[in-house]
Amino acid sequence: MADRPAESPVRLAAETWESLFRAQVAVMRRLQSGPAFKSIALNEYDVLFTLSRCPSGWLRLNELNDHILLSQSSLSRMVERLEKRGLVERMPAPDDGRGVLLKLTEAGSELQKQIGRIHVRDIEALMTPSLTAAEQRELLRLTEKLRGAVARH
Amino acid sequence: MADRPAESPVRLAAETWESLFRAQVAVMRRLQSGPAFKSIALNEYDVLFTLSRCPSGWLRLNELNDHILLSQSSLSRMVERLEKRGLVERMPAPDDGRGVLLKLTEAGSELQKQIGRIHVRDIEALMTPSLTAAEQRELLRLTEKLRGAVARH
DNA sequence: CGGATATACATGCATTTGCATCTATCGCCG
DNA sequence: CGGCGATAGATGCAAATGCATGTATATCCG
Repeated sequence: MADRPAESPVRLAAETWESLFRAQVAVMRRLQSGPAFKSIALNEYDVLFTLSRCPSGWLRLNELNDHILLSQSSLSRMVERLEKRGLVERMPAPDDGRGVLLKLTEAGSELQKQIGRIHVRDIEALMTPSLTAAEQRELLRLTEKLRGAVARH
Repeated sequence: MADRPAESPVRLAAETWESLFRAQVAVMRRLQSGPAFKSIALNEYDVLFTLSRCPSGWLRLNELNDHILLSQSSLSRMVERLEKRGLVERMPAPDDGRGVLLKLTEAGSELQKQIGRIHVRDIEALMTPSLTAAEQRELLRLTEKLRGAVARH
């Protein structure tokens, strides 16, 4: 793309992060503007999606919060709204009196699947023409590694 | 990381995007919580940063909007706030009566550099232990390619 | 040229967000 | 056991956000 001379670790790290960030912004913009997200915001879908992937069906609010880029209070209120819309169900955690467990309702699961199908196709339409399968696998590997390392304090 | 069987292109694309997205969230969380972003939000810093990288010094509002994950109206107001704080300067575009040009003020440039120094060190502290230099270069290449392909309609 | 359509940015308004703080429960340690 | 700091989540409130729309300018096309 550009001629890039030997760089300091600091500069390389900064450029890598910036590129990752901008790529995320570019893709996100496209996805958000698609028809899939008229009835529900992407953040909200993300909650439904995360819940759908949860083996037990139930997820703690604070665990959910780790996945979502929202403050604790904002997530609390967002879940409140989703509950009002009948998409998720709350229940006090049995083993922790402070905690709240979340689960998709039938309607929430339905909506997640419906949006999910479109969403996944939108993603594929963006990724496949942009990167080869091998490149995607490598990008997947690198971002998993990065996330793992960053998450692990 | 996990055993991953041969996957359909759709599934691969979806997993790659999800991983990219979650990695971005994980890194972003860490960066936002750092001490560098007490005086200014990350989005706001991003504006200052983008302006600082602009060769002519002046940038159109709509071009800026392409880089930032914000609606047009929100950006408009954010710039208004930055102007009130004395960090950026506005000027009507000479060649387009509808447009507005933006530039960092001296104070804005100062602040950008000051935050930037800390920010860049924070980034390095996250990236370098997570990925080798070669991996970072590859991640940089892949995200640039992705962004390029997505941006180009 | 002139009217129609598109683009750039601003603004009113309802919704969403985050910070600070509050309440309740948990876990630890004397 | 009992007190105390830590953690989970809720809430008041000011600020930020996005949608719809408004205004002005630009561009296209007959």
